[in-house]
Amino acid sequence: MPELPEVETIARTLAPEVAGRRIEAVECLDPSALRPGPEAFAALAVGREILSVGRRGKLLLLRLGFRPGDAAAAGAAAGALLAAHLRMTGRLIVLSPGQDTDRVRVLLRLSGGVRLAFADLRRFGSMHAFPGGLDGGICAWDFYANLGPEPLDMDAAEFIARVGRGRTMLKARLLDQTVVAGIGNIYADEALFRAGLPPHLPAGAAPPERLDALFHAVQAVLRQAIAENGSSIRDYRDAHGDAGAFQNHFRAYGRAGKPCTACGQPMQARRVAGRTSTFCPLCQPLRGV
DNA sequence: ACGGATTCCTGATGGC
DNA sequence: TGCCATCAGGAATCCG
Repeated sequence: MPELPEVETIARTLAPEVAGRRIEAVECLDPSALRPGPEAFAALAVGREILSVGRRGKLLLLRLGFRPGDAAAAGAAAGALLAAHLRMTGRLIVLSPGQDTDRVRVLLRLSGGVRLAFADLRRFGSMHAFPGGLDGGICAWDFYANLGPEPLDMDAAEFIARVGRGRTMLKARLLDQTVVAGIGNIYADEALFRAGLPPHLPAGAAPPERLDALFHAVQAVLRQAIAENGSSIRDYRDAHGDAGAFQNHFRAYGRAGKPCTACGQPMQARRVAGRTSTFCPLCQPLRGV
């Protein structure tokens, strides 16, 4: 599922394909994919040029504007922003000429004959359009406005202050997008394993030096995953349709019952914060942290 | 203010 | 082989 490293990879592979291209048409095959709705979405998107591609947390952002001198820009607010949340199975794929793909919910037709497909098997994802730039209408979206800081832009002190508080379980803090933006089930499990902390430890009970280790584990895991173009369990692909490789480095996620890569004892699964969480009871002990 | 359950959705998987 | 239950999960929403 696309978390921070996957969305970052999509942004990097998408940018050279779509930046500088004009959105000529929005073909909506599934109205529920577009917020606030297909007509409003198209009104903000069509005619504008994609200026740049970015990411915030798990959101993929397309910044739009008019080309200088474009007649359509006269009297219209120039900026707009598209945000895609891919949830579990969403994909943004640049289709090669003649290429088709499954489960397309929205097709953006760009200048130069480029087609950008939003495909999404389980239809949990969505694409949102807002007037203005990053300081514009998107700030009225609670989910965006309440996003916590980027884990790769934080320092240890801020991470410890935000994550290491309360009686909430540590993993719930990592998954809470208002605490830190971009971490999902995979990277939460991987970071906790590397830091030697159990997912169900009350966040406030973790000593600062252990939280410091967790901070560095989070950053290391995210950086390595980005370097490997993300994790492809089943559905994730980059903008070219290529799989990532970080799934080959999993030491916790999805390894319940398998031997711990550090001590050889069987990994345990347990439900924490509503998600399956895999950890090693010996290497991630609840007591004596 | 917290955890938990439920909803959304489809495909893979396992038991019988 | 076929059928049914279960599981996968990000975030909104409701409930205790």
